[in-house]
Amino acid sequence: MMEDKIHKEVRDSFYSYLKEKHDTDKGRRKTEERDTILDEICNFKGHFDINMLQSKLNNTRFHVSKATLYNTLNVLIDAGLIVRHHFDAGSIAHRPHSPSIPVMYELRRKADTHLHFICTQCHSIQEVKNPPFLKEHISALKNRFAPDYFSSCVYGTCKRCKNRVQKEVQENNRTIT
Amino acid sequence: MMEDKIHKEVRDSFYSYLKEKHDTDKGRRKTEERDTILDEICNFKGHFDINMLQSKLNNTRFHVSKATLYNTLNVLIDAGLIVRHHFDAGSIAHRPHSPSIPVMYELRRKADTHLHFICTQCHSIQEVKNPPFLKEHISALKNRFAPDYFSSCVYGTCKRCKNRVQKEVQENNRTIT
DNA sequence: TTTACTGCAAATATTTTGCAATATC
DNA sequence: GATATTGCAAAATATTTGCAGTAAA
Repeated sequence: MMEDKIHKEVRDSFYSYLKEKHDTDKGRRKTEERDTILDEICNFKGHFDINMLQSKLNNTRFHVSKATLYNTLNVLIDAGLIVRHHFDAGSIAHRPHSPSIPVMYELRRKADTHLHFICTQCHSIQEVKNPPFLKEHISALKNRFAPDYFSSCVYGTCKRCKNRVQKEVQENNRTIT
Repeated sequence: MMEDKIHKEVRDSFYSYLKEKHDTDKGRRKTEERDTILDEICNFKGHFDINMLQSKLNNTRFHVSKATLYNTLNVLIDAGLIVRHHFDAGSIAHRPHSPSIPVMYELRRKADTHLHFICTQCHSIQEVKNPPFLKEHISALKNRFAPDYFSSCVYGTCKRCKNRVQKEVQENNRTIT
């Protein structure tokens, strides 16, 4: 129910954007691809990367190319509907040809409400409600800057990984003594 | 003066890290490359990317390869001495083969003190002092997560770009009427 | 003397771009 | 009918990796 409301609002917002762009700039067009992509994006509960998006689309509906996906994601960012996050993978972690966690996207409506806790061990991401003072602090700077959206990451070790490491240390001590 | 003090503290901190790693893990080594790289990093006032670092090194001292640079930067992150930032370039900005602003690094000591304001028009980065309660808020979550460092970005339009756009609109209106 | 580090070049992954065909306005 | 969008493949970029030589412990 609630989800559908957000869904509708997002779609409406996209259409207003298209209309506005049409009047001012050189115009953006409404296509079935863009509609479908935005629909699927709304169905994600949390963050998603471009591959998750593509496989979701290809499973349920028609094929969309990577080029179109990249293009559409940029259009949606321009429309202020989604946000791009570059989460870092930490230091010398398991790195199979990639330095960082794949670039992630998120519905802006959702992103506005939280910060991210990223575990540098297992790369899990926890959402943490915004600190109450954050909004005021950001809007207090309006004379220097017109803030739009944000992406905040706190890096550290999640509870599970911390426990795991502790256990491993204990195991080692046991075998030594 | 003040700078030299930080410089010294950072170097000492690196040496303690090397020592500790030597005792526990398989050991990290102190090399002239790493020493020199850390020195040059301390000389940056703000953020830097890998190319800035390399040219600075090559100008003043000996040649260091990219492979070594990448390796050393990861070691320094593991040591908790520097932080990696992935600033985003915004939507469909000027994109000459790159989606985002080159990955930037910063001395952790400095990074701990501020958030970043990134202009999605001109990609300038302004530093903004941490909100007063940020630290407390983060450490209040210690039972869920062991926080280590953070990277926070607020995106929007900087004053200069806002003014520029306004001016352009006015110019347009003038030519029309 | 062991093995971590360096540098080069090759491999990999991600994103952008050029172009022809198509669809939207 | 003009031109924005799509999809494919090719190009560009950034980072990692394999390996041989070197140097720190």
